[in-house]
Amino acid sequence: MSETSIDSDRRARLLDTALAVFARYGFRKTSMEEVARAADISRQGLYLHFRDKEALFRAAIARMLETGLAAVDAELARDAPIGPRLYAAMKAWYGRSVGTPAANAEEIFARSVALLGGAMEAAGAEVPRKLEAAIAASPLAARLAERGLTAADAALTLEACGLGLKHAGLTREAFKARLAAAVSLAVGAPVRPG
Amino acid sequence: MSETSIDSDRRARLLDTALAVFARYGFRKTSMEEVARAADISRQGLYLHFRDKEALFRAAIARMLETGLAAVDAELARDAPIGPRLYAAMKAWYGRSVGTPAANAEEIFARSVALLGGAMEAAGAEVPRKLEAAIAASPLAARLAERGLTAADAALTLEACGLGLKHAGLTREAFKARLAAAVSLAVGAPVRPG
DNA sequence: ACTAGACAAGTATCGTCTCGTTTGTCTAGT
DNA sequence: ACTAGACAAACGAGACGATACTTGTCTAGT
Repeated sequence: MSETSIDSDRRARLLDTALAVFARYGFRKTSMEEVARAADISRQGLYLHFRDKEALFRAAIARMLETGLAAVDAELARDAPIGPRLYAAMKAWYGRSVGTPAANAEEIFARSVALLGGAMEAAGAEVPRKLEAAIAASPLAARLAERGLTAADAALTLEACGLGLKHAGLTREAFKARLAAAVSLAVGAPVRPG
Repeated sequence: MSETSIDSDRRARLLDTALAVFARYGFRKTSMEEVARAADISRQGLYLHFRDKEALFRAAIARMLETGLAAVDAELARDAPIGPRLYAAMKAWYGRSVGTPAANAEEIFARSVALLGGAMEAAGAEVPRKLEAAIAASPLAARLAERGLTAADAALTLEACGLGLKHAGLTREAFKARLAAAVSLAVGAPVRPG
């Protein structure tokens, strides 16, 4: 580590505000000055914790992926029927930025892929695998098998739905309603949006 | 009409080749000269049929929407089970540009929305309505109702899947396989990709 | 551990210029 | 109905220097 040690909570909050600023203006148009101001810290304080702007950005994105995947795991591990669990997990992952105008989402995404390498795609590909595992371990697997369908079919279809809804530019409410409908269709029983 | 009359077949072929050129290079980077050459016509011939570049582009996009929606109707009206009909209709609509690199799809889309006004969104919104009508008129509607789901739920979910798969950057084969899986899930029985 | 202030080097951004291309129109001709 | 060739006006791409901003580092101080 070339950075100085830092309280884990502070670091988390710092990265969250940094990500918010980056998301708002994009990577290029966001200055370290702006991030520092938003985080109530000096510009030099930022350089004390992160080698440079890229390192800060990478850490912010990495944290987003990390907490996102952790949320998916947590929702899927809850004690509830498979439908609501799938819904909550997908809402946590695909609904993250829904309702935000996010004018420069494209630039952020491209920069993330460029700086994070395969970690971006890896995280994205992990979600349908987690969904599949949860389905396979639930009674839904047997019901799907009866109709000649696999847990992987259902998981990949849910992924396509999630991505489609994410990029549809819906309001948060509409997103939730249609995600609930998609999960309902997959599990064969109504799931309430929450 | 300010344009001269033209044989309907010739017009159709002209618009198809124009669309192909526009799709390849985008609206801005495509010159009337290029379109004329691709259509084996003189540049002045183009101006004889279309007021200007925008009118040509609008006509090409309008034709694409028109033939696309007609294909959806035709596939849904076939004499076959609801699953294969939904699959074929969605493949025709959402799979239209799958497998094409389409580097400037974004520019084409933005320009279409700018020049076609609401016609673009209207056509897009019509597809799930057509899917819904086909589902509602099939035995699938009753099976869905048993589980507390509506034809609209299924149609909107299929739309989300279609859009998600369309923008996933898959190969044509992968697209077909995953579209078949999605339709299978919706109808509750395996549908073969074709 | 953190801030304040200053620094050279690098990078966007701006207005302006030029040059080649494209557009839309015209005329003349088949 | 269509082509050929020419045309002014508009446009886009590229180059240019001037200006302001940003980055990353340093030093001094709390």
